[in-house]
Amino acid sequence: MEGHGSYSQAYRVGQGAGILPFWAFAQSSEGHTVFDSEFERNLFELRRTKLAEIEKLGQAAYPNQFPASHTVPEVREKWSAVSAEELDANRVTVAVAGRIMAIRAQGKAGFATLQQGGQRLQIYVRMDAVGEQGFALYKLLDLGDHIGVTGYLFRTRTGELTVHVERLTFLSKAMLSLPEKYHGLADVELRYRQRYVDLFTNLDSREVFVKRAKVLKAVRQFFDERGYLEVETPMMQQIAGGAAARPFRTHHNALDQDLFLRIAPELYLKRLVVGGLDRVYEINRNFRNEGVSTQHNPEFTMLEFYQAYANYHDLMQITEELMEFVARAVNGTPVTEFYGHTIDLSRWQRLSMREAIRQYWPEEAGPKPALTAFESAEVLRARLHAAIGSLEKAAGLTTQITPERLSELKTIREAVTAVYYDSMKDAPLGKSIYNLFEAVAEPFLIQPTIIYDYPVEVSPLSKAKPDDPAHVERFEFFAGGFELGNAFSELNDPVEQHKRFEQQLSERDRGDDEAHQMDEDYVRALAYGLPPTGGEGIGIDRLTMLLTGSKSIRDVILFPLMRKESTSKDKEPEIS
RNA sequence: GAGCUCGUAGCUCAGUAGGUAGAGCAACGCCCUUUUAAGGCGUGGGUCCUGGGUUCGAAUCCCAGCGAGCUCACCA
Repeated sequence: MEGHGSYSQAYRVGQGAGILPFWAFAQSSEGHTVFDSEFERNLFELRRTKLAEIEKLGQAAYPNQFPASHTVPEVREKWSAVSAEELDANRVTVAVAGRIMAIRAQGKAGFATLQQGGQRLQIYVRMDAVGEQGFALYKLLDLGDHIGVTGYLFRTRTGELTVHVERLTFLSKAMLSLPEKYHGLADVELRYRQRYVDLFTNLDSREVFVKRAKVLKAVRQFFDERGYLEVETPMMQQIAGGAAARPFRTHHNALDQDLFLRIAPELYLKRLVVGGLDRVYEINRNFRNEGVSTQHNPEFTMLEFYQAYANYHDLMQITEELMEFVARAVNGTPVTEFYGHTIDLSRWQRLSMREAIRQYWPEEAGPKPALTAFESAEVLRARLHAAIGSLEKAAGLTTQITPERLSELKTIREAVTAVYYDSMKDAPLGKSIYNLFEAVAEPFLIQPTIIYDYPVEVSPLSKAKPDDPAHVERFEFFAGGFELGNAFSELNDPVEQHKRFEQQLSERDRGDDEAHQMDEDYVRALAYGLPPTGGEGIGIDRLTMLLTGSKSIRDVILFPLMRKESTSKDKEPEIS
């Protein structure tokens, strides 16, 4: 199996490798160890001698299994409502395993709390019940150890459901000390880098990822029930298409060929619709070589789905149904709390992009653009110029404006100014409109909103509106102030598609390195005939953020990308 | 890429007229057979992120670097 390769790799001691063989931990002098301190080194040594003592008691240091009768959550579910009297009358024996998260010894007895599956169960160990050997083992246990216990359920004086242990089985030792038990692991950086610690010390964090799994499951259920086929398309592509973004580059040695990590699966999924897979969806990673922020991780999970014979009106309907369905599956309600906002994913508003600009136009920017302003670059530019002036004037009236609003206005003014200057540099009108929308409206789209009818210039893969060639049948939808997804009636005219790609190439020449590349094979696929098709992409990470009340995308990604951790040893001269 | 803030014991945090560091948890020893942020007595643990500088003296002031968070830019 392929696994062997990575196994030996993980156990090689290499420069800068964070993974070390077990025996390296024992090296107490300098050299490569994961310990920065005497404290951890000493603790590790101490725990090793404890492990040896545990073995002397007849227990395996690293046994291979424990036959539990119940999980901790199962015990809690089954007996949390059962009274002390009933438990005494009908004695229930259970075997459960878990990690010790609290331990309190009291002479010849003691309590400990086992954690498993995100839930906790108290155990009570007394010498006269487990014997001297058993109690000797108990005294060798540390916070973080895994143990299995067999015993009967009872309730303590304070009424807590507890296992009265009759047999104690050692399962695995924590060789390092756990975070502070009351606050847990609070350091954000450590929580991301050492997610394994975060997950068992901060149960809220665990809950986020449980919900994330529910999001994925609900999405699959939704599409499976509607006759979609789940597919997987290439993540290494010769042309990184389907979106506007800078790709990561890589290289295949045997083929001596440069490849891109995909920025979207879109063009492959539509090839599948050409191939007769009328309804397909894919959930997988996209990679974009862009900045990192609370809303952007270089690799992120995207859902894309395509449906033949559907247009963007159908997709709006599906989107609203899907969002409500997923929210209910994850939280039991379409309502989610997101940083002071109550967001109801069963209630959507729909606005055209031009309406949205007018509706969210800040009053400090003067009169909102007339609908006709969106038809002429010159007229729009003049309106922008005036708006910038008004915004500057408003910024001067600091006494009449709250600091928050002032800061918002500053952001808006800077964005509008950027749109204005881009327009001076002959940016296409549609691009200005789109950027203007992002400047004045997007951050304020807290409640679920569909924004439809996008300018053709920013939508190289979408189909034009039959009665309005300047706009395409495309929408994006928003909640919590950020974009969740993007959908459109797919352009299926190969001649038109070829022309759009060429327009993108000229945008590239104008300096836009995120403009789309030419994909001749995709055009050929269209030439075989793509039925009228609607397609949509939804950011799973952002949806999860919304449904878990997480403000940073890193809180919903198990191992977000971090800069390489440098230790003092790394600073010594390197070979390069 | 820019601005702001932060980096002190394994963890959570104190610590400025600049005088070579403290608490709680965790650890170690002893006591305690219904505790639950158990308790009591005692002990150990720190290149104060790194490197320079100012100073008789730097965790503290200055500069540079590294890492992180937030905001912005880019984007989804």
